[in-house]
Amino acid sequence: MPAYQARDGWEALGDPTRRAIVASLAERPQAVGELADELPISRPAVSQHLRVLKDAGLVTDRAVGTRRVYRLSPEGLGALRDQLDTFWQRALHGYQDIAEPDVTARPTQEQP
Amino acid sequence: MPAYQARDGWEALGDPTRRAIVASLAERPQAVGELADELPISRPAVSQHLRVLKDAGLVTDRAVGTRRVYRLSPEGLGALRDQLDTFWQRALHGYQDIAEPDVTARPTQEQP
DNA sequence: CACGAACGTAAGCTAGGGCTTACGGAGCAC
DNA sequence: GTGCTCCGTAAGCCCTAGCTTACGTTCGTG
Repeated sequence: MPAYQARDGWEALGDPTRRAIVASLAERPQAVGELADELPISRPAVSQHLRVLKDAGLVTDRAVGTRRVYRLSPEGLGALRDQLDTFWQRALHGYQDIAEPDVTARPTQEQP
Repeated sequence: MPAYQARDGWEALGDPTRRAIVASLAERPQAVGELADELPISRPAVSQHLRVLKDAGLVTDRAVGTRRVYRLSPEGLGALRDQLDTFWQRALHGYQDIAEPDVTARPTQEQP
């Protein structure tokens, strides 16, 4: 058994390096070595990040000769997007009944 | 200066406790003590999480007497949603889902 | 005024995530 | 076969995020 595993997509995207990997894979599918070349970390580190992303269902891999090409998974990303969209909709329309007129984000301050 | 601060929304949502807070705030705006009551952590811990969420622009706070009511920020959540949507669209339409002859540029060598 | 409720912040401890180096296996070319 | 490339995994180190406890502040109520 490896050290750990199986986190959800949110924890996977919580790491900035993994977000950089996702952003890079959004451009085009890439192999591990290619990703490592444009990142300030070693290739094994990239491999470990890709494992987390794969466990989270955000990427899929595909063997091409000795290389292993990773790409984004529309299903995984779409699931997160929908979840975030739910929160967004709730924040936008859901609060009306309890709150007051101006709902659209107002920083700190108050005076009754 | 505090210990640290100012992380983006992705890192803020990376923590499961903070996601629980966001999910709870999606139901209704709540004060710190209310959130702490339904979470397995202390009130100061909730306060620290709320600070991170606030710095990330995901929540806004509002003083009501001695209490401090937090609510979700549609703008912050919408920004993350849009960013995630971009990745999703790229993954969906950007490069062919199946049946791709040569998508992976040409790094060193190739042989199908 | 005093007292309590509600909160933010400082200090400190601990567990775990991210990184590196080292190793072993699979695939292709010769 | 040998050799090289590309990759995943194991072992280990170290730093930081998250937690608790303790304290100071603000606001409301009597």
